[in-house]
Amino acid sequence: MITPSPSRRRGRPVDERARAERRAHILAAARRRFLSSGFHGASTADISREAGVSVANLYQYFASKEELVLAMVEEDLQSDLAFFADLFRGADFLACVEAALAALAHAGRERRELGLRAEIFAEALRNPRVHEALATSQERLVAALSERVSAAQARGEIALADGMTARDVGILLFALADGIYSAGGLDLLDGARAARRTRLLLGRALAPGR
Amino acid sequence: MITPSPSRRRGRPVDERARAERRAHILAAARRRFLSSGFHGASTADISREAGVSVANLYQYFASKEELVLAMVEEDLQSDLAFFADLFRGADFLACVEAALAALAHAGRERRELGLRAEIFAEALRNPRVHEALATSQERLVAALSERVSAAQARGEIALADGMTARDVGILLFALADGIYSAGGLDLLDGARAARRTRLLLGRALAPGR
DNA sequence: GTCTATAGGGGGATAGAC
DNA sequence: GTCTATCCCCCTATAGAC
Repeated sequence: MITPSPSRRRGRPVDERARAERRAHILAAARRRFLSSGFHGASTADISREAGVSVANLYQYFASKEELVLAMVEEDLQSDLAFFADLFRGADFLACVEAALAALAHAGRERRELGLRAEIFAEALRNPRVHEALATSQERLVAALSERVSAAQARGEIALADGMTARDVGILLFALADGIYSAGGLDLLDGARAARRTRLLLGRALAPGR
Repeated sequence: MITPSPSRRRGRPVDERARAERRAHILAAARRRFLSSGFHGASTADISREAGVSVANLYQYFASKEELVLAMVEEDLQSDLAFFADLFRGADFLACVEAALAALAHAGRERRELGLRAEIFAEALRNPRVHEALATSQERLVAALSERVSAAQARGEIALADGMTARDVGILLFALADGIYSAGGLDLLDGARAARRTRLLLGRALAPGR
């Protein structure tokens, strides 16, 4: 913040591109370590070892461990938005919902990211900055889902009950996605089956012309 | 396990009742500390201070920190079963669902337990013993919910789509409850409104005679 | 810019006195 | 059964050499 812009600094100019790349490299290493040991279980030494740099160097790119989490929340948001954008490209809204929920349950079962998300969630409840980042992220995801609901409604594909808004359905879909993703991680449910059944239920609830 | 039964031991007999009481006392203290600092943030020193005993004494009642978590999962299961049993006493199934989801969203907003649950969940994904305890717990909750669905179906209050089982609906309700509870903690949704809208949606999906 | 070395502070768990 | 004192480990973050 106080740092002058590169052009006004003396000496060798900073290679902003190299900085961004190394930063991403360290963040990816942190993600891998947090994934297998949890946020509090992975030390800065673990992370820097994984990234192949020194601990002190890590602190040249992230002011604290907290910064790593905040950067990850932002990454997750972009990844989630892409996930939904990809799955909701099809025309059939309910088929898209089914595919999305099945993919989520499957992702939960593989636990590649589930533990990390739980860790971030828990951290959000104690750390105001993480909380704000995560709440903003969730709000944007709900908005994206609501848009898809609106579009399907405009196409006449689904109909909402009196007093239901597209946002209401978006929130419910978000909550359901969250729950199914989590339940998958505990081997509680068969993801494909859960998604198919969800579609049946939602189909009866949202299909128009009845 | 190797300890002989009290009756076969020499000297003053063990006061099993006093032991159980102190154990519960320490567990309650651990819950309070875990609640405000998280599982990894609360030290055994914090917990024993909260309970008013020494650290060494805590270890007379719990072999490790892990044992505290396992005991808490068991307590939570009993509490959750009681929660649903209490809320599903009414005759109107959909009204019961609405009340339960509203209560969950409200509980999530208050964050009295949400962080602890997230912590336990994350721990379950790394610790096999915690994982098994939590999976068993979730299975029992789903079974309890499924029973309520079956009962409502038997009364003719709701009807399932072809191929849907009561258990399918129970799982979906569980996942939805989980998601709504979590979303409440991030101030994402208005719990009462979400519950009412959920009822509208489920009402159209499950109501019979159409 | 990157490193080694270390400060400064907990952490979980236990030995042994009472 | 309960305690005080302590072991030995690891933590985040930084100072200062190169």
